[in-house]
Amino acid sequence: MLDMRFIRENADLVKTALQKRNSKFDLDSVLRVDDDRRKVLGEVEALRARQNKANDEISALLKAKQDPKETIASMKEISRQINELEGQLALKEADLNKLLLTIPNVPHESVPVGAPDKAVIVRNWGTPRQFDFKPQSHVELCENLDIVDFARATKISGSNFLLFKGWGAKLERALFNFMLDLHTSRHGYTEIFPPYLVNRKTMTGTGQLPKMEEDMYRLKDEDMFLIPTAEVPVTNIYGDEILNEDDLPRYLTAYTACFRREAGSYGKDTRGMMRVHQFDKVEMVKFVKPENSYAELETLVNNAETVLQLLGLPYRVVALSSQDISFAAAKCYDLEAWAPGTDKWLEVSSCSNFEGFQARRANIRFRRKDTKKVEFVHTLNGSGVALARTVIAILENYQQKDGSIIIPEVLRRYLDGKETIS
RNA sequence: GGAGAGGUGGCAGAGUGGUCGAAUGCAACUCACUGCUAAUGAGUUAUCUGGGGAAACCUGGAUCCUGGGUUCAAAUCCCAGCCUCUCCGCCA
Repeated sequence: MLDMRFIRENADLVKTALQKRNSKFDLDSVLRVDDDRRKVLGEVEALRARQNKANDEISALLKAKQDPKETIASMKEISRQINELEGQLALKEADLNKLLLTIPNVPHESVPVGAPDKAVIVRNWGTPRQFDFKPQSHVELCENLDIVDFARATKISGSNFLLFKGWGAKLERALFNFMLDLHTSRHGYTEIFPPYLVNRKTMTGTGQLPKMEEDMYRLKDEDMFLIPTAEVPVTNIYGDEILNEDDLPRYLTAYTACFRREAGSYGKDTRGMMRVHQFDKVEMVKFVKPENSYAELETLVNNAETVLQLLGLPYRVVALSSQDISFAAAKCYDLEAWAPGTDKWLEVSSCSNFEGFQARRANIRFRRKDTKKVEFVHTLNGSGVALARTVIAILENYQQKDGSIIIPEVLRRYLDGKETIS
């Protein structure tokens, strides 16, 4: 969320940001509620000051063995007023907070302004392979190789679930092991294995709530949610904490399953494994000092790119436009891997800088060494990378004419040295 | 799931209605003393928020798990929730 004071002092800037996002959010209503709130707060505080003073007087009288009856009587009315005003104040604060939680982040000045088609392709890596046969889609490949059982996944869970089988299951496991090993041994990340169920506060901290409640799986008997990404538990690890300046930057990586209802996306990517309710992902999360966060975003993207490069998958890096970046993000790059069988670029990673937006919600701060002042950290995260779609890219890129798959070299040591799946 | 105990500052721990943002100890920092270290002495050290000031700083309000309640007044009393610990039950 944005700082109310910042909004108050930079109302025009925030309004421009909302326009860039094509948001219809009415900022003036926030400013009004804030004004009201501050007025009442001032009154409450003045009355409280009187009350505190009277308390001292009563204490002094008692100590002097005098009767404080009169002072007590005179404070009854003040007390009643305080009570009433505090009730009003609580309502206004609740209103304001509710509104603040629904204001999206301000896009960074480098973000292309406009609709999703204003996204900028920053760079390409690799050359799409030329086939001397018609490449199959991953769905055909999976069925023929018997490595994903779509029908039985639907039987036991429902549509858009996956059941990996045999070498398919092993490939999945090989991939996230490879990615975790890469990030921990070469990129300086510490591995985390977090809970998959989190509470409401945690979901609010990273910005999924209150806006996205419909998109998440929620328990019936407890106010808990299945995580849609490891970003949620991992970013909140330092919630309500003050870190030392020396603790920064801090890099964490985690493999988790990710759960998404994908409500409202019926009809989109229904076939195969493009859009499923449960998928595996290795996530990278960074906690950094504000002055470094944009440089850190670039290395974060590079870390994700390394995964695709080592897998030998052609991809492109896309800087998303102001209407396409997520609610909490100030800037976001997507990595899209080429899938020749499906004939599409697939989003396999999303790397974002949230600046202080999540840190303010989750209350993640650090103390400057020289000034001893406490500040919000900047948080970033990026997929490194999302699995189901990466599996699609691997299968479709590495397929042979006979329908077998050559296993990328970096994965072979995780697959008993196997070279092909056939 | 049942029974009991408890949640106070960076940590430990006192405080059962008013002089308590909170004793004391530890840790950290500053200064003094001292070849160095250690020891000793003096001092400083929570967070949020409003106002004044160029700034050091001065000043109002809030915060003793969270939310309600009682009261002129709550860390302290009452209720609910969350969490932790001990014992019992269940369990991979």
